[in-house]
Amino acid sequence: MIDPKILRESPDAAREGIRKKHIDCDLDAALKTDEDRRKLIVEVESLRAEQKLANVEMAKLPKGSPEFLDKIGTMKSLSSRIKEADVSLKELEEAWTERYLNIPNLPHESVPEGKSEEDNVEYKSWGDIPKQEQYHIPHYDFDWLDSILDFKRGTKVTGAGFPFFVGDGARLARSLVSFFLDQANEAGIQEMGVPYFVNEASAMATGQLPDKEAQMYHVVEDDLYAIPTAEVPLTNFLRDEILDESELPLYRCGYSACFRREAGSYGKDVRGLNRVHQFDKVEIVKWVKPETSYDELESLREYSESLLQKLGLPYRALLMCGGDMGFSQTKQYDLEVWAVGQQRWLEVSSCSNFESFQSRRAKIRFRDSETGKNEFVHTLNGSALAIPRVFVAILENGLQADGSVKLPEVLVPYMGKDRIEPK
RNA sequence: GGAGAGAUGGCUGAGUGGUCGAAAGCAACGGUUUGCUAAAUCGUCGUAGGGGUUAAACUCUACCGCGGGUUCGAAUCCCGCUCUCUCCGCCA
Repeated sequence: MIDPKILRESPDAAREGIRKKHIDCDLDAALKTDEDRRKLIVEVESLRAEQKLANVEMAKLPKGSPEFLDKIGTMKSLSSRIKEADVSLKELEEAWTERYLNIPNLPHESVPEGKSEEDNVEYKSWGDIPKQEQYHIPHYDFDWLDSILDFKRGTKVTGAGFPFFVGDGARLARSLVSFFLDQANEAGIQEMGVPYFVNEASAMATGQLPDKEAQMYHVVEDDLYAIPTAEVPLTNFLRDEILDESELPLYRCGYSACFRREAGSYGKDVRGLNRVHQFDKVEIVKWVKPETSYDELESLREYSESLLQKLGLPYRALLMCGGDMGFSQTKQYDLEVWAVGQQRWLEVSSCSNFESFQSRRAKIRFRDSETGKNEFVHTLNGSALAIPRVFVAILENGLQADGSVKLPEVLVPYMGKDRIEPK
């Protein structure tokens, strides 16, 4: 949620931001509701003040005295007036909340204009794109794929998009998780194990609800949501808490399985491991002081990039345009790795600044020593990294003439060998 | 899953219908005083949302786990829920 005061005081800037994000939302209706709401608050509160004052007087009167009984009569009508006003206020508050939850976060000035992914700006690229004459075999066409990934049985056991990782495949996935966590540890980012299910309040705080409800698996019986990313439990770890200024900046990372319904996806996007319903990911979350959050975003991106560099995978960093970034983000970089076999870029990381959009919903604050007031922290998060697509890039880019896959140097200690042989 | 007990401010803990936003103690912060690693003493000491102001001052309202209800009036009475603790059951 955006600071309602900012919307009230500079609606034009907000309008401009919403336009840049190409999101349909009625700001004027929200502002009107806000105005009505505040008017009614004043009314209700002054009625209550009157009631309170009368109560003090009544407390002094002897019970059952004529004055007392008389007072009860007048107070009764006041009481019912308050109740009526309360009901309309409640309705207004609900409308207000709904309207305000549907206002996106405003993009930072450095965010490029644009409607769709075609307008994203290539911010940086690294590594050599392998030449055309190499073997262009998409991983899903490897003839020995079944020995490391079993899609068929995954479909039998659960459904499409829930593959089994087998043997070297399972070990490679686990090696990547370990490698990413070890790297984070070395960088001084504390590791967390997180719950895989969260309640409604948590899903609301990080913005999955009400916006992306259809993307989450929902356990109806217990009203819990399977996490689509470790960001959700991690960010909610400090929900409703006031932090000490000296704790900031605070960095945490967590490995988790991520569950996504991916309703509406089809075609090339979902072939092989490109898009699955359950995947592993290591996620980093930062809680920082507002004035540092954009520098923190750059260092977060650089950290995630360093992982791809160590793996020797060619990638590019995209600065997302207004229309293609998320609802809650103010600025976002995506990292895409080049998959030679498919001749396409695969997104493996997304690093974002949310400013106070999440912390306002989640009520995560710190006491500012300068103002002496509680201020909202800025939150950021970034994948470091998502496993399956890195897995894909390693397979496709590492494919050798003899059909084996040469593994990145840094993974050799984890895998106990330097290549995966066809079986 | 069953039975019982409980949930009050940073903490401990009073408060069973009316000046209770809430006693008292501890902790914290500021001052004074004495001065050997501290004591005494005075004061301050929750959060949020309105109104107001250039900004303050000032002022109003809400909040005693959460949501309803009763009442002129609820921390206090009633109902539902959540969580914690103890016992029983089950279980990796």
